[in-house]
Amino acid sequence: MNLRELAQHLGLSKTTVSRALNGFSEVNEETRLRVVEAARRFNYTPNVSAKRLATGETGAFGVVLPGASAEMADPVFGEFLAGLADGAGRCGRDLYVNATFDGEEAGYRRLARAKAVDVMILANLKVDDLRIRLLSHLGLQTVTCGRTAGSLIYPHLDVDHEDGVRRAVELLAGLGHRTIALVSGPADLSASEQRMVGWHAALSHHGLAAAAHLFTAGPSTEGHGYRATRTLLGAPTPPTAFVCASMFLASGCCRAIGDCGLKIGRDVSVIAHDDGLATVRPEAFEPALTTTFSSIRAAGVRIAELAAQLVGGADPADLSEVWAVDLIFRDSAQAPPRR
Amino acid sequence: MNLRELAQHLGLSKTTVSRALNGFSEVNEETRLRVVEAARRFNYTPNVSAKRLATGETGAFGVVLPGASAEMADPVFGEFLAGLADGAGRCGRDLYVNATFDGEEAGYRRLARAKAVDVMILANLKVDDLRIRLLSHLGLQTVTCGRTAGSLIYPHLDVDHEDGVRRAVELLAGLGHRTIALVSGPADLSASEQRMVGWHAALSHHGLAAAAHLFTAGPSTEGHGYRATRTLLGAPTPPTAFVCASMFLASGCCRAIGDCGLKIGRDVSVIAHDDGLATVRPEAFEPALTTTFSSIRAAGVRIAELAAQLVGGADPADLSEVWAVDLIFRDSAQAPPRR
DNA sequence: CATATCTTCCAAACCGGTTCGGATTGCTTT
DNA sequence: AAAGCAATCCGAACCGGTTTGGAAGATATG
Repeated sequence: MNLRELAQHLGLSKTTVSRALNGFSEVNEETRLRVVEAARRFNYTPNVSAKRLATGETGAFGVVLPGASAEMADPVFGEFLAGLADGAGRCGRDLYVNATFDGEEAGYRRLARAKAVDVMILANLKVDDLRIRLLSHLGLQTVTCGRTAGSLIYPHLDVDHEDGVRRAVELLAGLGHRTIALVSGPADLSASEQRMVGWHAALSHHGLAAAAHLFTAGPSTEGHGYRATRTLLGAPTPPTAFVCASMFLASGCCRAIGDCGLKIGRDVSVIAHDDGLATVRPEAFEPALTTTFSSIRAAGVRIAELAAQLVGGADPADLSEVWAVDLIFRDSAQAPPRR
Repeated sequence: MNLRELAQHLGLSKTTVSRALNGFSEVNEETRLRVVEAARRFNYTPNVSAKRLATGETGAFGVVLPGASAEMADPVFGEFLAGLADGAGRCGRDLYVNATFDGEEAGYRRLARAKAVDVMILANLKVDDLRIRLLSHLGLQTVTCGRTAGSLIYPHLDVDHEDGVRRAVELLAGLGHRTIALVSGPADLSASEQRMVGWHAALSHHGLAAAAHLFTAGPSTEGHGYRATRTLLGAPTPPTAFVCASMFLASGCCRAIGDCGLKIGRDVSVIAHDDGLATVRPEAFEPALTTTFSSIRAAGVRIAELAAQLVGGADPADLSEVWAVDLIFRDSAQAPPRR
């Protein structure tokens, strides 16, 4: 059932039917109801390809997966993508996922030339992310998850990782900890840099040293969290508290602490950032983990909404948000042992 | 730059240019080279929307994410999706990801009516999966990752989980284990059923009992692996060997074994199924895990290829594959302790 | 009553490709 | 020389929507 057939059935023109369905004002209310009713009855859905060609809008948001990278194996990214798809669905859009064997840049160029998407979504922003410049050069509208220091203005949603770590460190310092380590994710990520800034700021605010050996960066995995923590605990002056950038790092961190014969809470404190994944819940830890929390899925949903507004002609300068994190007290952060 | 402009530049008709670029025989070789060269020089890429409208093919494969589910938080699914997108890219297709707040079925119906995709991809097949019937009823071509017992013929790629578990159990039985537990994923999954069949078959082949309390099913997470293993080890006759359906279950299983004061390999043996995720590698375990291996990413790539062949008119009956798993010996499976 | 305005609808053009049905040219056949 | 044929190319129709620029009739205004 296409538009022409539907119009014939109704004894109307394609024009009127199209306008009735798209909510234009210049069609009689009675007629509109007839049209809408008939569309429902005949199970009519506009052909997306035709709609796209006619409007120039594709109705899709694009995501490029870097081919070789293990990004998709990162459940946080997966959850973000789910949120994105969810939010896109609510706005009547879809997600166009393009994984390129020939490099991420080629993927963007191809999507741009083929006019395959309305907006590109960028996640896991690097400290100085070249992709932003590339996309703006290609004339592709972009919304990012995360932000960089650069001068370009682009719609983005970011979680305030700097403040999250700052508050975590201040909580620990307030409890009496003097040696506080930061177990962070990949060093080239903008979020990691933000965390380091927050860590430095909170430490210096309390007159504590931000010794270089107390900061580690690496993949956001259980394995790296374990190794980093083992190394840190083996140092001459081991930290009494750990701030972990993700629940996976925290898993490894906790395992390492246990393997060293220490007890979390009593001997060593841990605060982790929780992205709200259903599979790794802070309450399931023993003891339950104190966390900074921000739902990455909700961020994905919201970014899709921002992208839809961008397509709708909203001013890009108005489409940025920075979300505060929640600091949730549980049992893994306690006063350090007397010595 | 569109087709008309390109044709004008070349002094040719749209028809000829289109045919030259699409490799039709009725265009002079010399002309074709001129056209291809010009297309490259002017950076011409056909508008996907127009192409789709004209051909009726959408150039995209569809994936529907069940809205409420935590499927995307499952890194295995994420890696599968990455493989899918990768394979689709190689075939010049893209992935259309639709997450629906109003239920998975509504998502399929919408994509079908809007003719938004050429082929639907289904993963995580249930034992009796209603989606297959729905899609065939909607007239949507489908390729699945996994297979069910039903009578419908549909192109699929499946990993031979039954044989994987059978060989794992036979290895353990051959080493002398008499009590072998199966720590499996969600019970409603077809793969889980296959595993149970393999477990039963191998046990009975060795004259061993497949006691009901030695089989557990649940979410494929570290947490569930831990809890299940704790329960199993607390039983009157605890197993001396565990077969885990995923690396995450195995992580929890190993942690539980350690927490019970047992040593993997010496006291208890473990074999896990490894989907080849970069973040949880069997070599990183202590001791290194013996595994059955099959790359889920490669499966995704291949499924995209099968989907492309299906669009190309291949006979659905010829498009099914079952992949054997590799059994890789490491250190976590040893003879049981003397008693 | 003539004119202006509003409401409601439509025919036709357009988006950018693909493809059907010739048309033209040059080369073999008979 | 006429007919047959292959190689090349083109005009126009088509895919299924949206949108422009009226047109017809009803209502308001002077």
